[in-house]
Amino acid sequence: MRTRRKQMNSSPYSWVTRWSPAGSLLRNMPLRLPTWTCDGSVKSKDIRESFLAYFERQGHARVPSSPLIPADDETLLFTNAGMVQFKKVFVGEESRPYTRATSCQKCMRAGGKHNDLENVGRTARHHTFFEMLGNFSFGDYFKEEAISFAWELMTREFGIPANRLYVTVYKEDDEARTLWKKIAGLPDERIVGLGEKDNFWAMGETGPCGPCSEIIYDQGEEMGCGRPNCGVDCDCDRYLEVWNLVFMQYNRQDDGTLEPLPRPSIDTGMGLERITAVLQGVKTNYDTDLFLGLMEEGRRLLGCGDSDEDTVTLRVVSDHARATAFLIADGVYPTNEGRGYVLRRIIRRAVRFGWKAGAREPFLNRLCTRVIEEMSDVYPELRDRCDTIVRLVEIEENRFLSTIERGLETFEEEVKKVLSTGGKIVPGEAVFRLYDTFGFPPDLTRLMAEEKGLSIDEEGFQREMARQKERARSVWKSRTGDTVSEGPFQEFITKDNFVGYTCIDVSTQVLALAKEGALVDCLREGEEGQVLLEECPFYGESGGQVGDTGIIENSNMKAEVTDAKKAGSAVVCHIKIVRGKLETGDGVEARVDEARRRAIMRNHTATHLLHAALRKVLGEHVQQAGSLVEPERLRFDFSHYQALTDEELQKVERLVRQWIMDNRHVRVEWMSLEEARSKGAMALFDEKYGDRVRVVSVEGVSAELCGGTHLSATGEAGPFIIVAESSVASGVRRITALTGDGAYRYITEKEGEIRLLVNALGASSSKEALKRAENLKQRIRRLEQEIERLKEMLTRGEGASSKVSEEVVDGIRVITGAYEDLDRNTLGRMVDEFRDKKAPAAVLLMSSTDGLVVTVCGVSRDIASRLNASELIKRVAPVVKGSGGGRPDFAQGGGKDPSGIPEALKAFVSAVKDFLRRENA
RNA sequence: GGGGCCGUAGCUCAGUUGGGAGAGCGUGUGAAUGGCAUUCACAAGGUCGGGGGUUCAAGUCCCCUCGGCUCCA
Repeated sequence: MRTRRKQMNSSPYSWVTRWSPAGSLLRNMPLRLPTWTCDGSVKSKDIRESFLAYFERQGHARVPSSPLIPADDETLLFTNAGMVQFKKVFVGEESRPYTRATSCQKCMRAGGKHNDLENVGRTARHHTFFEMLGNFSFGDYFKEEAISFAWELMTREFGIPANRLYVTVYKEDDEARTLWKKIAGLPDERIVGLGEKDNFWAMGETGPCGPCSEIIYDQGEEMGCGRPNCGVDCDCDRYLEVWNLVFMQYNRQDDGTLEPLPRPSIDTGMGLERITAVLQGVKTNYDTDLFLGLMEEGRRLLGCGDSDEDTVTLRVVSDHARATAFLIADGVYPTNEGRGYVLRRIIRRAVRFGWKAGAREPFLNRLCTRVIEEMSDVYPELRDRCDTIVRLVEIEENRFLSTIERGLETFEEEVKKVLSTGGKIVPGEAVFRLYDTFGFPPDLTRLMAEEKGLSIDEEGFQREMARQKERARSVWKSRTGDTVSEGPFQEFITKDNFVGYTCIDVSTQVLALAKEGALVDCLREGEEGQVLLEECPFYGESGGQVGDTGIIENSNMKAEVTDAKKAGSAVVCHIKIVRGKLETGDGVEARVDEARRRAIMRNHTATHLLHAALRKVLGEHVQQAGSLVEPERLRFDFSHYQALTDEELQKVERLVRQWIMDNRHVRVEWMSLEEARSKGAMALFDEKYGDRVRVVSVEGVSAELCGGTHLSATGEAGPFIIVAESSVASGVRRITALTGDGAYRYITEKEGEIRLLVNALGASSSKEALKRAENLKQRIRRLEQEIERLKEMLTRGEGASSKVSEEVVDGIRVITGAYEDLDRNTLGRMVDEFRDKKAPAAVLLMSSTDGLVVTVCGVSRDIASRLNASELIKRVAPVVKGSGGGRPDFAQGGGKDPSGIPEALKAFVSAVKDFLRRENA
């Protein structure tokens, strides 16, 4: 046995003497009293180091933390435990040069049943990001040593008094119970047996598993819930699970039976944050030195105090700043799906808490800076990605701050609606709308609703969500509905018949024909259907590249190939017979439309160049998110967090052009997936690839897994022009570009347009045209102002008043007038003029223009309560076959019969009389 | 690919059932103070993203389109 058995130290107050002098990195620590009587005497840094150093001394290899994104593991969103990087070693699929290892692993838990994002910050110990200390044995030592190491580290290295410790074991694991008694000398009542739920660990439904044993630290009665049945398995804060030892000893079979593993293994995990809290004698993880600096910075940035609410806020933003910085450092960017979406939600939750505390500007980026400063020594990747982290977080924060402002209003409206009807639940449709339209995550909506004493209708939300999915899916179906169904060709399409990489013109045979989803023997003139050739030169649509078109013919017939699609491993052509008839077994000549194919090839190779240029100019985070390669144009969607600037676009365009002018060689090779990976070939994550993959590489520029057709050298692409850059979804940009003929046509077209513009402006050059346009704009503006002034003069002039007639009714001047070709605004100003000068007055002015009538009516304010302009105009307008309305003091209307104007003016006078009479009566 | 929201002065935005395009900041001019900060007054600045339709009348309602945001795929 490699373990040195040491005597347990009975005195809890001799921290220093308990350190083994050799190799302990803590031996240079200043002399101090035990940590649980003296706050903060031990730094988390020292605890991390002493753990790793201890196991190194016990013959363990110190293995660096793996990234937060698990390599080659699609089942896992994030690395969530120390054993993740050793998974394959445990099951024997991978071997390492060591059989025992120790690590401090970056971990991420944000979701799932054990760690709801919502809990983080509200409890003493939930985190999204945390560090997991662990030791591992791969078929080397087993239970006895694992327990010995753990006990020695806890009691001697860390100096935790034994009487504060409990352990739990799986209730049927007598071996562990006996070992704990023997090694730690623990009495029976301090070893608690628990059931499968708590103390039996499994990787999945099947595979390695085994009992586990947890070391519990008793924080003391005052931390407990006080319930009489409070014990080690209680959920309260008194009994803290500090260290979990997993004894991997079985392999669960498909039928559920447990088969002993030939080489039992050990996997342990101890949260650094927890053990630090214990050793620093503080109540929560947030009071440890891992968080104090962040909490302080948060307090400063947000102006928080000591209230419970503020404390939660500080914990949330501190925790989330750590998660954010580490996630971005490992290459996760805020997007709207998968890992990126988790990151986005974390950032948004932090911003939302900060917002509540009064922050209206980015602050999380500053907190991240603090994380980088504090943790870079241990995790240098933070320093390497420092700029990216700070910049990305700021962008995302700003984006969400403006989202909050917009969404908040909608939310308040909904709450008001709910409260006014006496309800307690925010309807699912409202929650969905906030999410769908404003990107307001539903968990935030729930949080905000709870603050108002409301809950949200989760089911209703899910229902709306399902409907949205259904909508998208049904469209998807109907769109793919016209692709060839494999059905009729089922038995033929197992073999790859595509020969079009090298040939675009072959003599071959018809294997099968189909029409309207069923096999047929023959297609006649005028009929449309599908044909499967023995050798097919037509490229079947895939990887974003559209299908080829062309001709299939022999001496008896001719058919147009309108499209080609993949069906199974083969390519099926859609054809229309233009002459004769085609039968199964016929020998035919199949010829691809070469010009079109060449255009497609230019665009496809250019797409690869564009992809590479984007990565070079914008950064490695640029990833293909979709692609369309047609003869006319290429469209490329990629992940990027903001619109490209003109300079960036120019840089990208210039780079691609340069590579084209270099006339670089394009090579196509078949190799194994591993080989391709090792050569750094870019592949799409969710795409399925076979054993042998096709790699298209442009000399010195890029290598991509791709099945498409390409040029043999970049020079053939011709001119390259980016014609559009736009957004597809948050975090995804789209570039549309042209090459070859398309680009030439584009340039020619634009030049033609410019010439036309220059001519239309009577200029001799585009520069002069620009100047002329500017001058014209200014001149038009000046002329418009001049016209306005003239109209103004008209309204005051003699010409205006000479045309009106005036009559006094009940002391009120009733003024009417008719004009020609005066617009609404001018009439309006004239009405103003009259009613102010002649008050008390009621004014009606009409003008006929192009067979239409414009009417404006005004009543001076002093009598607006007696005469309603809107009512008056409603009486008058029908006389000119129109209608109208407006405010009591000012109204406008119109009609279609100018001949009725004199009549209408009279009607106005009698309407005024009528209203006044009615008032008197 | 499909759905939702937004686009109004240089900037941030308001604009009620369709009825005369607004506020704050910024800019310019004038006044007050010995000067500056400042305060007050006045002014300039608008294809209401673009096009079409309904209407006597559209920033407002409908359709198309461009741009941005967002969700689903």
